[in-house]
Amino acid sequence: MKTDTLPTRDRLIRAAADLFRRRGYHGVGMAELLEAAQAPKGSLYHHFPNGKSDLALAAASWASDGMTAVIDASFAEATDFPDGVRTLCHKVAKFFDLSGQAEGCPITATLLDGPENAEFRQHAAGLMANWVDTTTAHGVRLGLSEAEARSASEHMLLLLQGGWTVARSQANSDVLRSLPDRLTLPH
Amino acid sequence: MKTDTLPTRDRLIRAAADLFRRRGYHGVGMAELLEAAQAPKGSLYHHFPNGKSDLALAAASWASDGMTAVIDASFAEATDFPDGVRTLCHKVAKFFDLSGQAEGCPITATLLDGPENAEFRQHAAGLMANWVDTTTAHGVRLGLSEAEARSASEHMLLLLQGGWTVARSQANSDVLRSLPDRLTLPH
DNA sequence: ACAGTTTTAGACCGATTGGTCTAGCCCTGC
DNA sequence: GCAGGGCTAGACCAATCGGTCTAAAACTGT
Repeated sequence: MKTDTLPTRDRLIRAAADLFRRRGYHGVGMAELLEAAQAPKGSLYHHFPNGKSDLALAAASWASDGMTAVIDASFAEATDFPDGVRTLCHKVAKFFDLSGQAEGCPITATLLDGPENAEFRQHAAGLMANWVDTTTAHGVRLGLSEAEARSASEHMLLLLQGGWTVARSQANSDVLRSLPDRLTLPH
Repeated sequence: MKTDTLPTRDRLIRAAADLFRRRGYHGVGMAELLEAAQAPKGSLYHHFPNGKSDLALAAASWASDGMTAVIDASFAEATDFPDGVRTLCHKVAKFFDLSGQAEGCPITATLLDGPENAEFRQHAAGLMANWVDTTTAHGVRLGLSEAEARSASEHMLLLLQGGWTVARSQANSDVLRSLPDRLTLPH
């Protein structure tokens, strides 16, 4: 799926993030994953001794960082909080379209579909908390009170979570673009 | 998982709905499923000639009907729309707790995690549209305009979708109970 | 040039996957 | 009481699952 000039470890993470996001943890087999990453089995178990589960944790973290970067980029150019929300939702919608209307939330698809495992669950919760914290910080920077900013951030990310799901079922990104209008935005 | 006085077909559907909802389509194997339903393999392929996928479609429809019934029950006793939303979210939260904080949205866990299949996707979209229609009807009955009711219903179900996901990652139903406060409710 | 480490390569493994198929049980209507 | 369908029972299957392991290639510092 990507430039094969990248080190094997990174190719594995990227391929895993992409595939898990589309089909979920259990929906992706090692053969398919290694084929996509253009890597042999030995490399995977060298870089990720615990195999699939290690890789899933790493892939979720990597994808989550990507999302955090998109949040930062959206709010960096924003004049106020609602403006940032608008930009973010449209960016997410665009990525969704580029993926062929297949990708859901990178965290939940990878980790919550996985083994009924406390570690996975907590990792997912931690990453999602990061998103809230990041967004809240932007809200505060743009003049909101801490409480206002946190509440609005939580509300937006809940909608985004739902939006990803609904968009996937409809194979249509319109829901995602409609999200900003549904929020009563503090500014 | 349930009274074994039920006909085999129903036991299969119930077991499938429960398991898929917890671990997703690919996360559940036939052996486990048959064990839970206390049914032999032959019965499954008699009642559902296409096997797992047929069963998943039936299970999702059954679970979706259950949810529709909960929606109806919540709004039936409601004096206005916001009241119905409140009741519904609390009921969902209670079910979530009873399931051991494990169950997500019955539709998406069963169908969107499944094979990258147009039939599954469309079935999921159809069932979710039913929820919106049902809720919208209650809104209109309680005095809202069609447009108001539909918009509010969509917003609530998006939050519910997100709430299910977040609640699962946190193993805590508080998010679900907080949803009514996040909606700016028409009444 | 050589030794030592890191990374690649893929044959191989037992377990489990979803699915097929043949027998026969069981319940119905006669 | 017996004939015929609906349903159950589970042995059986090829394919795939995630994972282990040995051997050598590739890169490192000296």
